[in-house]
Amino acid sequence: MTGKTAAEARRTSIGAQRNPASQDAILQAAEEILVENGLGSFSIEAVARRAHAGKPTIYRWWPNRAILLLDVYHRQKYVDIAPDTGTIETDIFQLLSGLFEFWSAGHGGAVFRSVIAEAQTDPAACKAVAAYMADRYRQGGEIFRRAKARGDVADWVVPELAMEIITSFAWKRLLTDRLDMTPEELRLVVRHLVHGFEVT
Amino acid sequence: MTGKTAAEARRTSIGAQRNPASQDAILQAAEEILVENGLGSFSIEAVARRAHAGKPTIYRWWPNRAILLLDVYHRQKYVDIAPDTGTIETDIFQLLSGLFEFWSAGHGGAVFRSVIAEAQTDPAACKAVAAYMADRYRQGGEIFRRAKARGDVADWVVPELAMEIITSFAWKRLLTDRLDMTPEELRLVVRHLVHGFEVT
DNA sequence: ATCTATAGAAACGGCCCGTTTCGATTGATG
DNA sequence: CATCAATCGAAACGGGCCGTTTCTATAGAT
Repeated sequence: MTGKTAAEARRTSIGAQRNPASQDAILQAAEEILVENGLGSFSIEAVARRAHAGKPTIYRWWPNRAILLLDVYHRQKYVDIAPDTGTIETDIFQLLSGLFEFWSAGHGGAVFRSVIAEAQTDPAACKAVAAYMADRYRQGGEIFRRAKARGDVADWVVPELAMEIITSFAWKRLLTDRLDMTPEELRLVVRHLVHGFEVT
Repeated sequence: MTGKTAAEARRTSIGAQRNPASQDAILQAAEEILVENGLGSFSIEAVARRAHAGKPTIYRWWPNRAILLLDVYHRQKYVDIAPDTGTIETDIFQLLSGLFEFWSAGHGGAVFRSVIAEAQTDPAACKAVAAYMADRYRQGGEIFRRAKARGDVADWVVPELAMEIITSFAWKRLLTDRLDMTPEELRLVVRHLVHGFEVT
């Protein structure tokens, strides 16, 4: 027992097994760097410094930047992707509203932006993101399956594709730094999505 | 006159003015690197080597990576963003189809992906991309203004917003490397966009 | 003829890459 | 209880790119 605080104390091996304290410190340091200084300042060296960890420790468990980024992102716990409010329109409003709030209020937005950017460099990360999104569409498609059962949504609508269209808009707003939408603006977007453009 | 070919010949100053040959060589080298090896291999040093240019020459005219990338992108000439086929549905189909073709067949896709990724690191580049897109929406909104005049599109539809929703889908497909769509799949997407999800 | 801004080459200190080496730690094994 | 094995953080490696500075050569403008 030294006089150092927990943050200053040097972590060491706990035997021939992974040290959860190091794992946490590394992931948290990585998240902090992303949120405070962005992907530009994100490097394994910087994470190691901030976490008081050795570079080999990081490389041992996260073979590259992209995997570390994905791990940071998956720690962010996310809002309900399939709210059930009774109407398709308010379901989608709730979904987008929650997503925008999650991205702008907390750390989720900064982290996810970084993941998407990294995916443009790393093909494996790109596939991982695409697979993750496909899973999201499957989950969120529940909104449309319920709505179909109620008779509120047309038969030919493909739940997963509709979800992709909806979240695509959210992506673009995130990537162009335009998450600040009023409820009225967001309602207008939802109207375009739900009613389409045609005169009915 | 040396025995060297044009590619090998060393360019030099043409006086106290910018040398267009150097400018072209640099932009072309930058594009080639992006297309062949991706943003990961894109560095000022690499561009300078490939273009047989001095780094100071690059830094003099393009203060940073992002500006050079944007310049490369703007050289790519783009498809018609506002086709006029007579119906809103085929207009949008044409637009998306042309965009996907432009992105996957030529160099446009690889370059634009890189620009978007860079924008996640560089706030100035992010604003530039957002402004560029806003301009695109204004141009492409013409599709909806024409359709409104024909009475094919509802009054409450905001042309720019509708365009943003449409191109958002294209962005997501580009960024997740899923540009390979059959005409049938694309038609289905367009139907979701135009008709919306609701039963009519 | 002189001035001036350009061109490319080379080298600078600094940072990060991914890897290797090292001594210390501690659970698992026999 | 002694040994083994895998982990930990620290430090250092050669290599690459950063953005800048210094250099010589070039050729239009004055």
